[in-house]
Amino acid sequence: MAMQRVSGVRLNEINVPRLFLYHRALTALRDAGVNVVTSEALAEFCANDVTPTQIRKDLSQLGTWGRRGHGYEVSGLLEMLARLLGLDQDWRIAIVGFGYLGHALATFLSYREERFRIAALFDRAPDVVGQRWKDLTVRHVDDLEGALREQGGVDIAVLAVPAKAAQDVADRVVAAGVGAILNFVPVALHLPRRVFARNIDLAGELSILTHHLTGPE
Amino acid sequence: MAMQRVSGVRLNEINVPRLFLYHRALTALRDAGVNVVTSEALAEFCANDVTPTQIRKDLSQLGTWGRRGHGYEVSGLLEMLARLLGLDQDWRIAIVGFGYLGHALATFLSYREERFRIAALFDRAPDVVGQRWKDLTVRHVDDLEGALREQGGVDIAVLAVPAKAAQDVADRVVAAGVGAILNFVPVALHLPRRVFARNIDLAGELSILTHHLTGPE
DNA sequence: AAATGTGAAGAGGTTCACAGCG
DNA sequence: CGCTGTGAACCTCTTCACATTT
Repeated sequence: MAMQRVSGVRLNEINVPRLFLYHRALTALRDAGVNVVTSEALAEFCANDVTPTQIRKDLSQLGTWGRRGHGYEVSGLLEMLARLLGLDQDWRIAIVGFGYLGHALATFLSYREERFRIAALFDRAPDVVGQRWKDLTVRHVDDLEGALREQGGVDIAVLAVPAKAAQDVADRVVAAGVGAILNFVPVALHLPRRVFARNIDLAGELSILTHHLTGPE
Repeated sequence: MAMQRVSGVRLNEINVPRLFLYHRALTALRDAGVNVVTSEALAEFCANDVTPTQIRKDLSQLGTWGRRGHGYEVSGLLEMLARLLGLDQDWRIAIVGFGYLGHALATFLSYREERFRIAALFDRAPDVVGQRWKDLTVRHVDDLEGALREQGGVDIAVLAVPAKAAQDVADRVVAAGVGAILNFVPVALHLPRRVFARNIDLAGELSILTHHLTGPE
């Protein structure tokens, strides 16, 4: 009988991205009509240097989801990972800074129907505030607290504002009760411990590439 | 006498992002008129959980750049890091997929003057091809090889196209001689070993946040 | 027979504690 | 004395090899 664990698993943190890879691969496999998959086949499908052993190790930390001599049932594993990653529920997202990047993220996230709901848009520029996007209107950043309160708050804030505005905006979304931040601004945000943040540093990513291109000289 | 190493340092890979953080912090310090900085002060400035010990360890791998009892000379360290990361030279970048995301990246990169030159733009949509952006014209993806050849090629390709087009585009930029790829498309690209790639997975990043928000249940 | 689950070994990166130098 | 540079201990994640189960 399968051991259905997965309650409050405090994962190794570092392999959460990998679990998401598995989730994506399994989704594709399910849509292709595959019912059972081995760790070897799944690793092949994930490509990016994932090994069968690693998959088994990762999954075994979450309980017993495979059948020896057989493989993993796609649907059950998928459901478990979705619950673990929080992808089985809707999340309300506010995008602060509705320039090209903010716009791109809004479009991208609403396009890929993945339970991420754009719930509020903010900017500071006069010609952007008031703009409509789908059924939303871009509000002024100065109204952030009020606008969020009057519509029930959001779970996640995406920051795509100029560097000098970032800490102020961060403080305010935190005060408004946001639980997590996806930060595209290349500054080190000071946040209370309870707020979880991921930083995406585009210039940093490029410089990793240029470092490699520079090569061994 | 300072040991001026830094030739073909094959770094630990994993700490390249951290070296870039140092570079950014040192740039800010230099602009603020600071000449000398200790590992402790630099760590404070970098925030993000960087420790003084880690900074010293990282830097010592690159030679002797500090003075005991004194600290590190900002300008010398900055110059060394810039050279190491390849930030002391210009890089030509092609953006493939000129939707909101491609547009955002072009704007972002050209705005922050960091030696990244947008050298070519590609798309497939009829209403985007032919569009002008600064002194560039968006070319059709089908002309990719020719367009790149006729203007000397590029060093880095940024992929911001639909998932199903990604592998094809990747194959073609590689054939056109690109040395590195910044990939925003959530697919596992198959690339020759000589091409270095970084993947930025926006949905993946968000799911890390939602995992944390789901918390210990 | 086939493929998972896992203790043990290994590798890699971080932290410690202090020696070394200016 | 102050701060860097660094071997050693430590810790965490990965890989191996094989016992285990269907």
